[in-house]
Amino acid sequence: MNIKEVARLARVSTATVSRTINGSEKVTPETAERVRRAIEELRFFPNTNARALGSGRSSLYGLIISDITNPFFPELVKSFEDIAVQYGQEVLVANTDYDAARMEICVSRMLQRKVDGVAIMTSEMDERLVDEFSSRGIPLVFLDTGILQKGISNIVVDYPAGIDAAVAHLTGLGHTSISFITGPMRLASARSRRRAFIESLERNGIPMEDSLIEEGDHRMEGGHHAMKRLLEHKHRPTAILASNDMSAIGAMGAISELGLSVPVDISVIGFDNIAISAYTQPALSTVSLPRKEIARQAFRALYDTYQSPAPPAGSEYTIAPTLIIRKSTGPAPALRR
Amino acid sequence: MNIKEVARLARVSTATVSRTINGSEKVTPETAERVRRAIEELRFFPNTNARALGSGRSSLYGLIISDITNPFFPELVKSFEDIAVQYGQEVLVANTDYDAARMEICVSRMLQRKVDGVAIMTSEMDERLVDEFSSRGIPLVFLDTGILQKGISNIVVDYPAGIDAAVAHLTGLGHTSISFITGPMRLASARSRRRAFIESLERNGIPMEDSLIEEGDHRMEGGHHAMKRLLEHKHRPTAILASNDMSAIGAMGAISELGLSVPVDISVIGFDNIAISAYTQPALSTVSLPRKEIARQAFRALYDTYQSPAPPAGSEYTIAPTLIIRKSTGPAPALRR
DNA sequence: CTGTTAGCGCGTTCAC
DNA sequence: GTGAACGCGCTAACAG
Repeated sequence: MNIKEVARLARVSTATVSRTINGSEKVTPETAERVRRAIEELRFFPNTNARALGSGRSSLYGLIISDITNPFFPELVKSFEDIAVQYGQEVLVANTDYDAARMEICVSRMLQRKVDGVAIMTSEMDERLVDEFSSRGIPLVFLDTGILQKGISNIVVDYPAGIDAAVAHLTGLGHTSISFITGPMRLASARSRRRAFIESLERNGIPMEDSLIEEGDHRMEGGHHAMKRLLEHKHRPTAILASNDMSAIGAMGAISELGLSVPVDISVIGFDNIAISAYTQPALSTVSLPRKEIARQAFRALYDTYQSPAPPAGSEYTIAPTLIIRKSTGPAPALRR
Repeated sequence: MNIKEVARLARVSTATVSRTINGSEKVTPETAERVRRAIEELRFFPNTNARALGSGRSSLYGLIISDITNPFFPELVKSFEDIAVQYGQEVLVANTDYDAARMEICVSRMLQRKVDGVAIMTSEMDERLVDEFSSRGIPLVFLDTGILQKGISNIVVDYPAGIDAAVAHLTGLGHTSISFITGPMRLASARSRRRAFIESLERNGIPMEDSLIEEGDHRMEGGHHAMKRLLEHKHRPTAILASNDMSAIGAMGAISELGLSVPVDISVIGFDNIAISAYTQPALSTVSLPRKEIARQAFRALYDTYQSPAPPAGSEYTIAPTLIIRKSTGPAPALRR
């Protein structure tokens, strides 16, 4: 089943079939209708591979994420796809599993499929791989990674603002001993969040100590372990800020396992605002990272770059996270007496 | 950049380049090495589209799911992809969002990309669409949907066994008033679970009443609402079985919102065993639906069918869920005095 | 407005 | 073992 058979049945040339499929203006409504009926009758579906080959554009955008198992990402994927579909494009999703070797595979998949652009929502990516794309003129957009070259856009999350809001909320509740559970330190985004935390402490006049910080892995398990270590310190913190919601959820588990209560004994704040955080017990206070907006900006950055005849130098968008207060934060224990 | 340039640099024909790429035996190790170096030097990546066009096989499998936002699915997607990669295949994921119109779009995407097979992990799919695939000889595998034709395989989950284990666990704890939160009734899988529940009640000698069952939507929100309705009944149930973990999590939220406690006042059991269920407060007892096994069976069904010259009639695999007891279930309140 | 035709990049016969 | 040549299904440029 191919365009030729459709052409024969509709008594036109293959070019005309192609034109009607692609919505070209220069086809008489009547012939277009005849073609459409033929397509219908034969239940014909144009071969995407042939299309891409012929036209030189795949109408495919790559989306690289690090862990599809972290609810943050499916929500991002969904938003990205929704927008892409609106623009008649498709999405190829690939996860790196936080692994450099898999990242390499992801990149080669993208290259082989001749994607029209790639959104890299994992912060780790070595320059050699970036080059593979930019040397081929493939637009790129990063989340949080500060590279700015021709054809490379960047989405910058204002971590300081988000973390500051969280810290201010806690200090306002009387907390002076605030700990932080980081993500994996090899991730730039995790390092950014950590840095924002340290700086925020300073701004709030709270002395920073290394013992305040424990490393997690952006998963529940890592948050759980980090929290356990934190609870072993002589001076138990009264509040925890986690680098993402998954870590916070793991931390809350550890807290209640030790017979302590959130928020009575310890307050917890997450980061991301994944859907499930509204349903934890207690509901998690968190800093919201708006996925829809990130997805929209990322897609537009790629789309605009690819469309424009002279690719712009690469643009930068800023995302402002916002604090969402739920039930996992409360007054510092000392104030409760 | 194409195979021709590689051929020129390696001083061979394009055919030889093609052969070495595809690991053909009949290439002298020396020439193969030369070709490989040329590929490396030019950073050449074979064009997937051209490959698929020429060879007639896309090495692509479709995976249709209903809601990527439900953690059950990402875990399934991941397992499926891992296996596919092992076999040198790729995966095209599409979600229907429980929507018939989107299902239609998913199907046409699959058809246009000329996938070598499709795993349909959504239970709803009308026969006309099934026909689009089978008339083209594309292998299909369903989860839970009992169609058995040439080239169509089926993965059957033994719901009765899983639900029975859960109900037995509850009756063993003294519960006699057990409610059920269903999934959306238009889903076959949700209906299967509901039926299994009703039959299990009978087997356990518990009278079935309509007021015992409330409909959710397989999301937290639906579980939340369903639970609220359940709590308004005069005879409050002492135990809840939910059609999936997301519903159970929503239900637990509703319970604690009303000042009740799990498992002291009400026991809750979920279904699926998504990763997060181990980290809820209290940790959720649930019936585990092994994603890895489902993914493996699904992939093998497609792969074997596609490989074999004479497609088998379609096979059937059974998956046995297992009960996992955590902290959300306890003795019925009456027994506590 | 429509038809003809030459590729797109690769796999795959065939000869050699 | 290797090369030349055709075809996969479609788009795009050019005629008409």
